[in-house]
Amino acid sequence: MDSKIGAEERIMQAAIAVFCLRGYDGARMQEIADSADISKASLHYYFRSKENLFRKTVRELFSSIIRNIRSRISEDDSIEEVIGKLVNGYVDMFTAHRRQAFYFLTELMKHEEVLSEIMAGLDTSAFTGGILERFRKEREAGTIIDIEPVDLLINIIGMSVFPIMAEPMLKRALNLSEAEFSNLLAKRKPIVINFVLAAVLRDKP
Amino acid sequence: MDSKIGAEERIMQAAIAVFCLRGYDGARMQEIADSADISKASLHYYFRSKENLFRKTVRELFSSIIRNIRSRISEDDSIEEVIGKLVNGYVDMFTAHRRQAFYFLTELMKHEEVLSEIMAGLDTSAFTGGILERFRKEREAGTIIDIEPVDLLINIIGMSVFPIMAEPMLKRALNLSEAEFSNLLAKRKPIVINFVLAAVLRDKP
DNA sequence: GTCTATATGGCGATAGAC
DNA sequence: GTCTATCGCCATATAGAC
Repeated sequence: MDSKIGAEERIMQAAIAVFCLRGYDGARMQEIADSADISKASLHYYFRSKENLFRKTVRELFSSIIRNIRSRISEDDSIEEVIGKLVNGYVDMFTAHRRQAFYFLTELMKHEEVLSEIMAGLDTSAFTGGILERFRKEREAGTIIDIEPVDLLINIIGMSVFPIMAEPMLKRALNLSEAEFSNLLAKRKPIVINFVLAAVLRDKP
Repeated sequence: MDSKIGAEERIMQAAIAVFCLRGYDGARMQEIADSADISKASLHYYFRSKENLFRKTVRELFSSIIRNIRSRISEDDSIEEVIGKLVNGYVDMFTAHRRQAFYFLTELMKHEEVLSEIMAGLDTSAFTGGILERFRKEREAGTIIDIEPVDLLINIIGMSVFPIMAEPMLKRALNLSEAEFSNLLAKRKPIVINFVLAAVLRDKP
C-alpha cells in the first residue's frame, strides 16, 4: 500500500478492502494492519476499536457510492437517452463496485440496527436523482405507458444489476464458463435498453 | 426446536437457521447447539467440525432450493401463462427464502473455491427448467421479439428478485417506510408481468 | 450418545519502551 | 506516533465420566 499518503488514509483504504472481502466477522485487524503497512497497535491508536473502524468505513463507502451514482442525466435529454444513461450508469457502477455493494447489502442484513444509525445522516436523494420526477412527467405527458415511476426505476435497476450481483449463482445455474458469462454481461447493455424502451414507449420507433 | 425428530435433523435445521442469520464467521457452535437442544460436545460428535457442518448445510440448502424452484410450467401453457408463472414462482420463492438466498450469494463470494467443489455434484438444470428451450421456440415462431432466451430469463428474474434482495438498501435509497415498501412489493407481480409482455410480445392484446 | 470440564489457539485490545 | 510483548477473552475442539 502506498506509504506516501498518511497512515489514517492508508488504514481506511485497507480496511474497506478487507471488510469487503471478508465481511465484518471475517475481517482480521492483523490483515488490515499488514495491508496498511502498520502495526496492529498503531491501528488501534488511530481507530479505537474494530467496530469504530467499521462504522467509519461504511460511512465513507456509502457516501462515495452516492457521489459516484450522481445523475449524469440532464433536463433536455430525451426519454430514450435518459433510460440509456441509467442502464449504462448502473451497470458500470455495479461492475466496478460489485464487491462493495454486496458487502453493503450483507452487513445491512446482519447489523441492520447499527447501520440505520450510521446512514441516518446521509443524503440519499442523489441515489435516485431527479429520475423519479422525470418519469412522472413523461407518464403524465403520455409518452410512456402508465407505470409507477418507482416500479419503472426498479425494473431498470433490477435488469441492470441483478446478473452482476448474482454472478456466482447464475454462472452455475446456467452452466456457463467464466468467459461465456463475461461475454453475456458485456452484451447486455443494449439488450436491456431496448427491452425497456419496447415495454414503456407509447410510440415505437 | 422439536425434539421428537432425530438429533441430526434438528442440528441441520438449527445450523441452516444460524448460518443464514449470522454468516459462516458470525455463527457460533454454541448457538447452533442451544437452538438444537443439544450440548456443544454432542454437536461435534455428529459433525466433526464447523466447516464440515457448514458444507452439509450448504449442500442441503441448495438442493432444496432447486427442488422448490422446479418448473411449475407445462408444455401447453401459452407464452403469457409461462411468463406469469415464472414471475409468480420467482417472487414467491425469493420472498420465502430471502435470507437463505442471500446467505448463499454472500458465502459464494467469500468462499468461492470451497463451494464450487460442494456444488459440483448437484444437478442445476432444474433451476431453469425447460424454460430456455421454450423461449427459443417462441422466438423462432416469431411470437416474441428477437432476444436471447438467457437474456429474457435474466430480465424476468432480475425484475422479480432484485427488489426483494435489495430491500435494505432500496428502502433507504427511496426513503420508504417498512409498510410502504411491503406495499410496493405486494403490488409488483402484475406490473412485472405486464412489463415483460409489453416488451416481448409481437402481437399485443 | 450425551454430558461437564478442559485444552488449545486466535483475536481484539492494551501496556509501556522508544 | 510507532513499535514489541502481553493480557484477557471467547470460540472451536477434545477428554473422559456416565
